[in-house]
Amino acid sequence: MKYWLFKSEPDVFSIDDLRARPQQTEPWDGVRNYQARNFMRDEMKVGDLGLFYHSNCADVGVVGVVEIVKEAHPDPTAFDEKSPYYDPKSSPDMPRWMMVAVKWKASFQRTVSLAELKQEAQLKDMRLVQRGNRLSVMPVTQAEFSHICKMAQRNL
DNA sequence: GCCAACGTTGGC
DNA sequence: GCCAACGTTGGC
Repeated sequence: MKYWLFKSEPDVFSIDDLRARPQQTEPWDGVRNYQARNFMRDEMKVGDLGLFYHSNCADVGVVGVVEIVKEAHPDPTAFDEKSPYYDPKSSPDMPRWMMVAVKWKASFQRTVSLAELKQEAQLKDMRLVQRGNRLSVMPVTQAEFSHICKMAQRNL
């Protein structure tokens, strides 16, 4: 079993949006980066857990946990000319982009902010806290995952 | 809104 | 196959 981190802009799709969905489940569509796609396509399995991260907002940080409930399959938004994620180079015959489906597992009592993450010696190797990181889907180690869940329970 | 860092594109 | 130009991401 593996552990992951999913970034989302809460103005577009937040953890509360996920929680409000039918079955509290949503396809993670719109990923248009090869490295992120490869993680989803090649490595994610049903039952893996992911951290839900809010990016590009006033309150940047990890806000909860999701579970992978469906393995990689073609992302239909790539075929939809009206979608902001449309990619003419992807077709149902030769799908270029994949997505998994995630289910809400838990919302933290508080946001574990990026600034806090950067201060943790145990997390110094995370891609998330390193310079210029732009990956929207990335692996985290089990130790990092547990550590961040523990941080969420700290009283500040 | 700014801007640094990054990934992708396309000319050669 | 190189690399400059460009568009995007994302923290601040």
